[in-house]
Amino acid sequence: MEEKVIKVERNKKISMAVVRRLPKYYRYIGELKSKGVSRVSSNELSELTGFTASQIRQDFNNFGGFGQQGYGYNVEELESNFKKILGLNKTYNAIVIGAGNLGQAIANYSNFEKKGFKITGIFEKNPKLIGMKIRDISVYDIDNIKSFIEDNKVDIGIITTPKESSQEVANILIKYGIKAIWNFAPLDIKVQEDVVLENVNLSESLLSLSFQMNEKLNNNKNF
Amino acid sequence: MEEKVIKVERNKKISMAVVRRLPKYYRYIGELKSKGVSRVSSNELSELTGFTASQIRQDFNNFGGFGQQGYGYNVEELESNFKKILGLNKTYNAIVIGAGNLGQAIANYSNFEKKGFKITGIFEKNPKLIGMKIRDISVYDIDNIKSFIEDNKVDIGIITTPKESSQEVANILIKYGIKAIWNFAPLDIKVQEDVVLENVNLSESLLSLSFQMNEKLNNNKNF
DNA sequence: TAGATTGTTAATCGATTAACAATC
DNA sequence: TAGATTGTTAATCGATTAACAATC
Repeated sequence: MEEKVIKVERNKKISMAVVRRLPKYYRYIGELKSKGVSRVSSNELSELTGFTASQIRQDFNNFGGFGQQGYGYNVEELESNFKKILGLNKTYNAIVIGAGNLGQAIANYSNFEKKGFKITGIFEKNPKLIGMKIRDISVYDIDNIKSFIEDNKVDIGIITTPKESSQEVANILIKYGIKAIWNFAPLDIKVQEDVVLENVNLSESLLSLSFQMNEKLNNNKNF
Repeated sequence: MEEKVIKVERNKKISMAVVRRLPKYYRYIGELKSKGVSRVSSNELSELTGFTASQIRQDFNNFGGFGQQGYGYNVEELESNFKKILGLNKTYNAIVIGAGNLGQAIANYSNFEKKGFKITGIFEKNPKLIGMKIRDISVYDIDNIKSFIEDNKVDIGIITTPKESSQEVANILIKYGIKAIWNFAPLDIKVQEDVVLENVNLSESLLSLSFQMNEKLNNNKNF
């Protein structure tokens, strides 16, 4: 009942600036909870996260106020609200496409499973890798991807192929109905409107690190 | 001589919004160059990158105008300018701390080396991994990190340890003079002002993907 | 020269911060 | 009740977009 109210209130679009902060809120709230802290103010959260208290209150109020004047926020309540907001009250099945080093690293990283993201298969073109197992996850022939997606619920496609084949892989995933893509190929994949795409471009991250190093050097030279 | 002019002009702080776009410019310019395209307009770059032509011209002019009215931008010239801006006219030595799956994946990824980032060593606590080789890169005992940094020029520390030890590792790196950290531990590392820090938080990336999936679902439900 | 396209200023838009009434 | 802290409106700041003179 109350749930419905929240959903109705929530028709405003959440800006990407806010979206990028949400996981961090969830992380710090989780830490507080596991420390047994029961209440927290926007000021205390500000110290933890580095965001201003004002911004935190603004952000939270995008999802309906879950604080209390004079008291702050109840940590347990915050935690369960953010869990729902981030969609972590469900589980998701994911497949990895590309069984190279990065694909293997992701499949091996058990923390995702703890959060509810289960990797159910890895798909690969290279016959040397097909048949391998990573933890208990099998590496299948990429040619079997269609039937796998048809026979199993797959929510998320994780692309760790070389950039040459990544767009093609994305097209296949989308064609068979996958609505969310986590892309690690260093390339801008094109997807239709109703597909959610999250890019992790390690190359771009490294280059921006490089830029910032040099920027710092140049600035110091001038003084 | 002209170089000096550019440096003098460049005292204005470049906002992170711009910094995040720079690697993408460099990538698309590189693609144009390798296709043999010799000139490009801000409008054409807009179609490639998805940024507006106006924004592109604004961004470029942070670094001094390298275009020509009525003509556009010379691709070769753009490429060499961005190479310098991103600090890619030098090479960098990097070490990886943490020889787990992610650390191995990064050490294995030869594309970084092609851009001038050479990984010269991997450091690890787990004795089972010490002594291993990834490509030609040795996995050393973490206890040797001090002498390694003292004996070798190390520009970048890449942290792929579990989050429990990542801050401690960062402190050590900084103590021995490393000025740039590429952090993959899912945690907010604290560094002093003069150290450049670039975070890649895969967990946060996955949670924001999850949020966006659910947001889409909720919005559709309401109509 | 005429046409094209930059560099740059001005206008707009959106996100962050400040302020404070509401209220626990 | 008095003190604390939210939720929310208003002010500010910064980033993006529009417009156009400069000029190749």
